[in-house]
Amino acid sequence: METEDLGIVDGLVQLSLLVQAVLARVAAGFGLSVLQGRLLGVLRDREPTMAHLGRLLDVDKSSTTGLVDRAERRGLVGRAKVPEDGRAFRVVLTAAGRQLAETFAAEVGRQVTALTGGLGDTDRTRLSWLASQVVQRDAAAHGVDLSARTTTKGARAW
Amino acid sequence: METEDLGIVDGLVQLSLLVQAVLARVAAGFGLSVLQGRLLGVLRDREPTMAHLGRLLDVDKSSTTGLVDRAERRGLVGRAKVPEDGRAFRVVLTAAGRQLAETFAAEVGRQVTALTGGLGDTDRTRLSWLASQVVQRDAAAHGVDLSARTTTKGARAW
DNA sequence: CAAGTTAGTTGGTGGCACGTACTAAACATC
DNA sequence: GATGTTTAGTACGTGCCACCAACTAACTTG
Repeated sequence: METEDLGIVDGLVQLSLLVQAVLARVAAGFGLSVLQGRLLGVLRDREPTMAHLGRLLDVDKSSTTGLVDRAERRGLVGRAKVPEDGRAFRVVLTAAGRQLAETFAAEVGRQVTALTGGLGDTDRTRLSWLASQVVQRDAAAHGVDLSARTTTKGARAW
Repeated sequence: METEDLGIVDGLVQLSLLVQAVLARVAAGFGLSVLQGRLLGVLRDREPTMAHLGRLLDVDKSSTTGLVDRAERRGLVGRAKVPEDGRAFRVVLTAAGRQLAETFAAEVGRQVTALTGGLGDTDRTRLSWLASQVVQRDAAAHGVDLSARTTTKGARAW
């Protein structure tokens, strides 16, 4: 296959569009939006408050309300009172939500992996490492709290 | 810096989110949405019909109408009659649209490049090549028409 | 010419971003 | 312990976008 190097900018932009398109397609298959899918993904190993959730997904406070509202209406998540603070909630997966979250994540895994199907193992490993490198350097530079996970290993920051 | 390999799935997903966040931030700085930014990017070297534009951006027919409507209202694009077909239009950049398109693209270039600022030249080159590889293999597999560009080199498929 | 296809628009519903304004709980300080 | 400030979350409005179904007009084909 004759390939052209798109350059770092177009290469990354187009790759991101490709991945997002996969996410959108898979999510739509489950009747979800991309953001709702990310919500489920994030909640697999966390029970954040609304504010913390907003930071994790990088969405506005008021958007978080709407997002959780819609997910709650579908029976995927619930709002749990937190005893130490009468204002705050913890957003938690329901049983149905957890089920859907795992199924969805598995399918995303399959399809994203399939994207790299044309690469050899060495190249795929390299790509994985490079992507991780970029993501984590940015996180370190612009400060992301990876804290407040209930599990300490296998960070799924989605 | 101690980094963890996120794996190919989380690595690619998070990288795509990072790139999209940059696009959104830059676009917002110009009062644009991501899609409007992509519209301008695509139109830099093409004058597609509505249907072709929809394929390029991977959006619905009806969404294309709205997108072009809003851009036209802002004076960024125009609809030009095509003599061979009384139904079709070509979507073309106005002077203001072209100006904004170039400025926007330059800023995206800067900021996306900055994302890879922590990588050495070798790694950045590798990442660029790998991303191109994935994108083009997918395009070949799922069929994208790279035709109908007015320029034959330097494909900017955005 | 009649029938079918293609280009594009319209309208409705749901989802999301963003900003402003708002309530209520927590905190801080004297 | 009443006061003022900060913080958590909601409500509301506008604009943008996805998706679908229905529609008009123009092109194509038998």
